[in-house]
Amino acid sequence: MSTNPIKVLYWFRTDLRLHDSPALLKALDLGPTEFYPVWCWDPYYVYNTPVGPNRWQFLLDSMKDLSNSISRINQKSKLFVIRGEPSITLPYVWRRWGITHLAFEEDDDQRHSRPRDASIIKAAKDAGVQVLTSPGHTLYPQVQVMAAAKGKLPASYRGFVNIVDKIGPPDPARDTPQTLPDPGPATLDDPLPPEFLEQWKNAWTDRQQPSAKDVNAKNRIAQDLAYRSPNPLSGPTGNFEIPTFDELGIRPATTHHRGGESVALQKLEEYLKNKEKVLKFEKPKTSPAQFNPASTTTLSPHLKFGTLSPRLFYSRLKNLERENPKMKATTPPESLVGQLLWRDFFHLQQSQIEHYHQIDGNRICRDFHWRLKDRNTPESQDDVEAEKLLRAWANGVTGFPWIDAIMRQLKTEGWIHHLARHSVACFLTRGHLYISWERGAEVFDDLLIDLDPALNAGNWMWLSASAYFQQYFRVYSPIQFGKKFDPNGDFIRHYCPELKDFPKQFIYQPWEAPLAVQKKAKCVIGETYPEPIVEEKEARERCLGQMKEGYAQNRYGASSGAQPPTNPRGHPAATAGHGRHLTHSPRSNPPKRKPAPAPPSPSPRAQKQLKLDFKSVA
DNA sequence: TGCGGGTTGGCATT
DNA sequence: AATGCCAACCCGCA
Repeated sequence: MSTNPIKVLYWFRTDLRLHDSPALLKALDLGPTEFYPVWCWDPYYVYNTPVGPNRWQFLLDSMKDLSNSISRINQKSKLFVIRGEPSITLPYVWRRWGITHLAFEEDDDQRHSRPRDASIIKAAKDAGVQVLTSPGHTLYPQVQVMAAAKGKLPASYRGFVNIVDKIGPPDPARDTPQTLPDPGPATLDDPLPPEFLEQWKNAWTDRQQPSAKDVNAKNRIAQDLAYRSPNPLSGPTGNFEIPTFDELGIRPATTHHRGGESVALQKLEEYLKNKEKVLKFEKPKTSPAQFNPASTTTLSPHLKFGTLSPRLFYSRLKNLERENPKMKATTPPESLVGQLLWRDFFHLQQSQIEHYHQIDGNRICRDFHWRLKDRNTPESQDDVEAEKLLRAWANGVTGFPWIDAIMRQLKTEGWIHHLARHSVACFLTRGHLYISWERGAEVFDDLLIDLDPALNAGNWMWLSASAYFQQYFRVYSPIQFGKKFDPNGDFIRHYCPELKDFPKQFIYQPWEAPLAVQKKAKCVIGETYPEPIVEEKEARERCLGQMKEGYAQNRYGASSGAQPPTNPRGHPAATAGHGRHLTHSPRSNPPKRKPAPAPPSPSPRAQKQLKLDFKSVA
């Protein structure tokens, strides 16, 4: 009995850290004789998901840092990066390495992660590999909250907070392991068996979207990886190394936000030094226009990648409150603890609501007659004007400097302040353009480093008054809102440099400046910087009317408790290769295919993405 | 059925 | 800085 080796493959996904990792500790408690820390790098996902370079960089940073930390406590070990779709490569690797146990942190994303993990768990069972999982990405395990809620999902933040208050504080942060067992001889250096290659090839072909006829450069690189390198699983040199931008063919990142557990922990310590700022934190009073440094923690990407544990953050905040009782700390929802609870709230929602990331089939989401609602709309019914508006919004060329500055910061830095997200999301949807929140969420999917599907979908529903929030007549002004925080328009001057010499008086509405003023500022509206794409007041009033009508009609993505429609609009599936859609995988309905395994988390969207084009202004 | 509340609106008034 | 009004939403609770 005692001679049975315990060979553990630990699969890192949403938890790129060693500190406070319940799943990792559970795996180590087995007392493994061999321990393999693994990341699965799925080339299909990489080349078919429009994730911008900034998020890739953050992921690679985090992987490098984790690998270094692993090597620091065991120089024979590191993060082994295995190229390939997990559902095919992991079973092969188990066999080759004689793995007895697979361990990973649970992921509550029902759209992709859960089906993927279910198929892996099944494959493990079939192969006689034991599976250990643990929650760990949120403060509270979702089963615990649902049990405390007697199975009834709280529909509001207040309700959620009432329930977790009954539970008490979340688990304290656990220790960082000081040692790790050696890995075994991690080689896959002989040629892969033909049946494996066949399986891979089939899976690859299966996962091609119909419109991916034109094989672009990225696909070619991916296919090289898949078929031609001597051993695609272990990387170009067979050492399971972390991919480089060169290997991946990804264009350089532009952001200053950098990933990694050590960066996260340092950033946390730095932030906590300012006790006043931490304990008196009120989200609505922090400025969306402040940059470098931002007015908030900017720890969100670290929570997303798991380079920072939310329980560690929470316990540090609570300790600070305890140590400074006279300072009268702020409370949820506006405090920093409140922000962590918002994150838990939306993750709980995501875990319990079918089709959470879209309108169709979503029982809590109102179904307004948005423009550009359905990407599968027949060409004859395309709303060409709305597509132009969406592009202008995404590219930061709406002619509203406040909106454009935010969207350009999003593109350049991959991070924008929460209230900035509100402002641009409101503008796109219920405020001015009346375009579906799904289209906006897709742009955020691409560009946000901290993209978390639960928070993204939840907040887009909130801001578009589709769920959680109903006071649709409270509209953020693209002209006035930013002025409260930044009357001089420094934020605009930085991200829209063509406007930098505009006088303060006109910086938020440059089209109102007399031509002489425009000329003096070396920026003529309509030439150097665009005219506003809509007349503000007129657009807002039209939207208000449509929202009122939408509420009266009281349509939802799905009726409560009912099965989601399979093809709600009767539209034909997306046809091949038009290039007319801004984006197109049929995200609306449950995927026919196996869901794509997802390292850094948004959906495996196909082929085309919104072209971000600055040349008209840059 | 009625009422207070809802993470963060805008505007005018004090 | 704080209040009331705009026009008026839904939710949860008594």
